[in-house]
Amino acid sequence: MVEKFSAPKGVSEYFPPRGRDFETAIEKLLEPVRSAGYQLIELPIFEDTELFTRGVGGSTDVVTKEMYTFQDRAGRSLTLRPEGTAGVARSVIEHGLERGQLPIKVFYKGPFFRAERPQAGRYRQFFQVGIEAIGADDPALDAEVIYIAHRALQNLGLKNFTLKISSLGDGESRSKHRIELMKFISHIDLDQESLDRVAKNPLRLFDDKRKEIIAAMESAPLIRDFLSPDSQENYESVKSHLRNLGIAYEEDPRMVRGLDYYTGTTFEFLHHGLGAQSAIGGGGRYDGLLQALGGSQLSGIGFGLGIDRALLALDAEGITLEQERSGLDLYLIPLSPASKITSVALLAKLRESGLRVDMSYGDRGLKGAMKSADKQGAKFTLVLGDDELSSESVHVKNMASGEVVSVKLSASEISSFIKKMI
RNA sequence: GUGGGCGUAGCUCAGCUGGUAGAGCACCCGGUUGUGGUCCGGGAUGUCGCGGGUUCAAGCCCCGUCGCUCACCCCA
Repeated sequence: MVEKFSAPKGVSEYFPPRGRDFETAIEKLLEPVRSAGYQLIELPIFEDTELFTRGVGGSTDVVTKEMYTFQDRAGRSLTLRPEGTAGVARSVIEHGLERGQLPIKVFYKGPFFRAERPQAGRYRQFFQVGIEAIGADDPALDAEVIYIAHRALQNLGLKNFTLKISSLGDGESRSKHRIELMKFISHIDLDQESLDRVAKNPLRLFDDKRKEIIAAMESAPLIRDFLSPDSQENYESVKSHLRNLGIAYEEDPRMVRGLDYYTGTTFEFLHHGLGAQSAIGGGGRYDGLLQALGGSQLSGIGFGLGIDRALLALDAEGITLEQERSGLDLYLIPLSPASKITSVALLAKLRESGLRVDMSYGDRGLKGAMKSADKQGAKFTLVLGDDELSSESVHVKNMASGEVVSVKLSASEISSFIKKMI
């Protein structure tokens, strides 16, 4: 025996029958996205490393210790994308989309990579669908993006998720808050590791799960008390749109997002039942990102939803994704070498006629082949042996009723017979 | 990076105070010649994660190692 391979540590994989759920989940999540006019943007999985350090932010864990970075043969530093927004922004700028119709509305789906220690719901390669609406700084658009994420999760069938929102305000609001927050934190006794994190981004302390830190942060100054009049008005407007849309939300002034580019409206969808990782999606507005990447001064907003976690959430709620038209319409069972030749040709023609058809490969016995047809959920089976060849008629069995009917041995006759019955 | 748990058939696991491996599911074949789902009978499958040690004897004990997993951290 040669040594067997195993997948790289911490990646998520979906194989049958789970692969079908994965595929279906993406489709369901995307329905509300498409119906709101968002169009696909398909981007590279690796980008210039600098795009992420500058875009996502050097103070984030994502950039400082979770990137898969490598050099190509010419010595360029490339990184497997840890998130989607930076790449979208890059592409928008590079191809001048920002000079066209605004807002630009795009969606993406695919794998992302972060070199973390894996655990329940956290993988090194994981899948997201996300949208970005760039070029309109309008609270109604913030509400739309949140609404779509909400609809997407609902459309999957999820019920037990909650939405948390907050506003990080504009630059002025944030710098005032930061000063006060730093003052407050300087009175807390912290270990070196926490001090390092605070130096990079004091907000992170709000996210600490240690009891003593939570207690100490109880009376910390909150951003909502530092919002400028403009930011305040904007935030109120977003909330009123959400109420108008019938979206239940909870305000969480202590919410922290892991990426540096967020400004203004931020939000997170949480689901308990996934283990320690409770966020199944999140996003927010980013005012300075485009400019930081060499583009124009356009603001944008978007979200990312974790497909892996959404599937775990479905499990937790005991929901099975309903597959439309699953299983085979027909299963062919050839019983002799001669009938096999006919079967192979017949199989192709039936498939071309739009039916889902498979046949028994490997010269199995009739009984075994029937069993296999049953396992695959075939609605009809067709037995083709030497007798059928000479009489030019085949036996088609309805697997649900057990009824067997003779049909003329011709692809079009069989096809129309099956189509009539299903 | 830090800590806990676990590694026995494809899957889920059992294996008592050490005596050279088992169940259920799944899979394959058959139950009188060519028709599935139930039932019955039969069958294949493991270097018991790997390496070393203790012992007459180790899946069970000891050491090491690798892997998986959960949690911290962080986040989708």
